[in-house]
Amino acid sequence: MPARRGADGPRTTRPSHLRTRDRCRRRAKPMSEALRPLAAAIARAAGSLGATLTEDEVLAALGTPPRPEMGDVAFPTFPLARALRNAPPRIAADLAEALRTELDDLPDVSRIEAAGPYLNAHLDPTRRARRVIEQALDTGYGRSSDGVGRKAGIDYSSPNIAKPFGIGHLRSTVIGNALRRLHEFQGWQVTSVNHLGDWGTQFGKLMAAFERWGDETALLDDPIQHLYRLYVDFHREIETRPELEEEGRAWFRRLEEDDPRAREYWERFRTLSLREFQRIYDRLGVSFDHFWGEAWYNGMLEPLVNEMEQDGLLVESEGARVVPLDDLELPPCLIVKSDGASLYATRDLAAARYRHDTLGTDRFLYVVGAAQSVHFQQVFAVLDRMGHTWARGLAHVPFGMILGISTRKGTLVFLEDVLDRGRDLALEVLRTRPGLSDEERARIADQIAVGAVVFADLSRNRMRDYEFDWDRILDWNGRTGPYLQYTHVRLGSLEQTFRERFPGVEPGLPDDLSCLDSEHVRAILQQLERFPTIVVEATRDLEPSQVSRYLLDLAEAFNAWYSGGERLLTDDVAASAARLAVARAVRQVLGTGLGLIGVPLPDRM
RNA sequence: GGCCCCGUAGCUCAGUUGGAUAGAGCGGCGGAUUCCUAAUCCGCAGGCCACAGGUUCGAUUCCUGUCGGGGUCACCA
Repeated sequence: MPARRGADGPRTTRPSHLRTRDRCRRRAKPMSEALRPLAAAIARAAGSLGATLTEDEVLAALGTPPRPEMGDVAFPTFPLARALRNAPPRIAADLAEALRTELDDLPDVSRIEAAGPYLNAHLDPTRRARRVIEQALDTGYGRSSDGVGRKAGIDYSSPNIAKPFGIGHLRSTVIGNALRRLHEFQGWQVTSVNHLGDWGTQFGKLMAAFERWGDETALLDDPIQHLYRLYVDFHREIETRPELEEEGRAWFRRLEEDDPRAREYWERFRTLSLREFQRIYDRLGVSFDHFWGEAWYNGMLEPLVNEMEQDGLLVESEGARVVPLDDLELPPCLIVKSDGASLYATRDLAAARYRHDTLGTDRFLYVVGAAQSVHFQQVFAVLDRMGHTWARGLAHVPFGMILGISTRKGTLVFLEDVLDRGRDLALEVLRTRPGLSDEERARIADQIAVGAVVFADLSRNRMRDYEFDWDRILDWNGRTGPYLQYTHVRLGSLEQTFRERFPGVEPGLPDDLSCLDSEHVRAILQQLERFPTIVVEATRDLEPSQVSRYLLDLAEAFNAWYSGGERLLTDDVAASAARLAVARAVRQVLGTGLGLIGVPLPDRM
């Protein structure tokens, strides 16, 4: 029933050779490049012991010790044991010895020591602080040029015309939006496409229903509500009056034959629905380059089928025309129904080709529920069979479903209701904040609601199913969107306080950073260093939740310092400036990261 | 039945190409606010990582099987 890319549904995965991961996987990014000199030194030391290790191999093997007092970087020696015919602890000790003379050439490293089978390096706190903060303060921190010169397309959201924008449509919308921003951040030129469910027999039913019971004023007052009600009522009536079924089919036939009256209905329903969707998209901060719905491809279906026919791809089966895919252990892909009509897959084939031809994309992502995995396996396989080598650049990005929002059980939840409730809850809290105008309050409350809802969805692995829960999705305590927004706001007011306290002093990095040699700051710097790697991995795995979780880790590291530790701003200008620099770096990364996953940034809370 | 996803603390989830004592939030209990926003922070309790084998110096992680939950398997989208 979910027209094109409905929200509910199951999940599957295609054969391994077509898997998303394989298609889009890029070389795993090692840890921070700043550690390269250290890695090189370790590689040399290993070489002097008789093992051959490249710089990159070492860099990739580097990890973090479980406890901070053990050091900042760890290198496990287990893999060397066989080649060196020696026990790992022995090797670690030998490496530490061999590196003793190299320490002078590694200004960032203050100490290297063996700890059992591990070789642990301690980084010089203030040098590291300066390096990390300088990098992180740059607005482009975390950017990469991986996608420069490449084009990507993303198909996401794709709701059904004349049906409410349910909470179920949230997933595709926010995941797709985050993937879009992640790709753009990596230099890709991205085109977003909203594959609206704007065609099919359900429109015939809708028209038949409107002819019978439609109400102009109700339609204009609340279009989707009215149309949805008609649709539901129509289905209920069909139970007792089966002839309505045929009436709906007749109307759809008229639509396909370009009957003016049917056409007019379609245009109206579509326009009105789109207007409502746009309101939600605006609220979410989501946009699309193209609203190419299913109907967009109508004219391309017949030529496509003819071509497939000529190429001998189609086989007759039970009156239908199909592409057999037995060799891939997939069910045959239906192209033409026995009554001559096209299907969902037909439209997707045409769409894929059209998009590739007009956009020239190197990669195209379909952010659609996991229930449609088989469908996409089929479509991709057929395109491949048609000789379209570019089909290798297509990937389905599946996600789990939201449970407990069945239409049948009457538990359908409208996204707008969720956002409204979130806004009202936020308003309650904001009431206690002084110095805010009503407009500011309203806008901020909405940003908080959006932040809560978006983040709640993006905070878990996308494949996971989850139960819809009002309290959980709008929660602002703990690891939530509002928590991050709040942290970001406080970081901002910290800078403001600094400027008020030290008028005329530009916040910058003072020469003396010794006040940053603390456990709390060390933890923050470690988080800041992770950001570029996180961005690359989240893009590689098409998993925005990695960014979400990272931002929480970063915010928690900062809050532990801010709330539990020393006072950041004191009478000491230099020390205050040094600590503010850390805060500004965190704010910069937090802001960038929240932008990537589509969480709005209130300027006050 | 075939195939796919999932199974980690009471609940919701992390767990870095396999690595040191498996982590966090919520909930529970106990603390912190004359001071930079308490939508915050600190502490305590809570685990046969579903089960059984296998590979490995080492497995929550990889392989096989079993059990449990969800999904999917041609004329809907």
